Amino acid sequence: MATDLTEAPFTSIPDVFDPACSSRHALELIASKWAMLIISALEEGPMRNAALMRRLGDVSQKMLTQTLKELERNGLVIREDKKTVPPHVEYSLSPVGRSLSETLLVLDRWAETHFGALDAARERYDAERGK
Amino acid sequence: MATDLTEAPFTSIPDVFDPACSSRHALELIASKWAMLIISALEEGPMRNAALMRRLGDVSQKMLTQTLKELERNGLVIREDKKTVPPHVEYSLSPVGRSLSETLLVLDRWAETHFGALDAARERYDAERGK
DNA sequence: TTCTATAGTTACCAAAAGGTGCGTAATTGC
DNA sequence: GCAATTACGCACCTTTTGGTAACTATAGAA
Repeated sequence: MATDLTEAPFTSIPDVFDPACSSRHALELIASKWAMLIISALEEGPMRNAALMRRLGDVSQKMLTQTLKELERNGLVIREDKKTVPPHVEYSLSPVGRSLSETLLVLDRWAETHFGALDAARERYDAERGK
Repeated sequence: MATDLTEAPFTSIPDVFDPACSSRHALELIASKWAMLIISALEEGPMRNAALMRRLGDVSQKMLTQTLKELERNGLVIREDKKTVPPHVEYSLSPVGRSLSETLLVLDRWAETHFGALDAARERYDAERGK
């Protein structure tokens, strides 16, 4: 019997360009300002809610909680609730999360290195076309 | 006269965690599903509008144009209009864009490598707590 | 007794991202 | 003359993201 070429092969090579591939969902999860910054921040060590808020500078409580929950759900972040009163909750990177943070730090450094070029290009662009 | 410590120093070290720092804006620009995929795709060589749509799989014409314009505005992508009819427009990476694509490809490979772990963690998480 | 501290949750609202469909220009092939 | 082609722009609508403010629990300090 002939191979059915109309269907995807049983095992296919993961491809972020394939909208149906699960790796695409993984990419979408981290393609977010807050997710990137949180993971980068946690690379410096475990942190509590208030410390993360201070580190990120302008995140709202809501977005922080929301993003942390998604990262925990996907196994990138570990949440440890010490179950005390007042509450004491610590967030840290899982091993998978740590494997990601290395790359994200490279991205951070890219931004810190090249933002000047972007600023200049933007100014030139806006000056030429009608502001 | 004493140094005014209430204001940022004249030249400060760029920091993506500082909401006021321009490098933070640079990070936000690329912290987007479409921006990431477009830059990764263009790493394979210059492409026309239709080719990019095919490569990204499920991007709408509107989002593709919109994102390309922002990337061009910030100097990451070069747009070459051959001014023919029917139109022929080619998009390619600028040198700065190419310096970014290297890191983004590492991110793509991370997603393609670890998506299984994320899937498993998500399933576990959803199984434990109320679905 | 009342106030403070911590890490949330919820409801409500505003803004941004994103999708769909329609219109457009002018040359080439039929 | 007519249709197809290509890379959009624009208007309208829905969905997602994000912000604000009010509320929760309870030990310990004042």
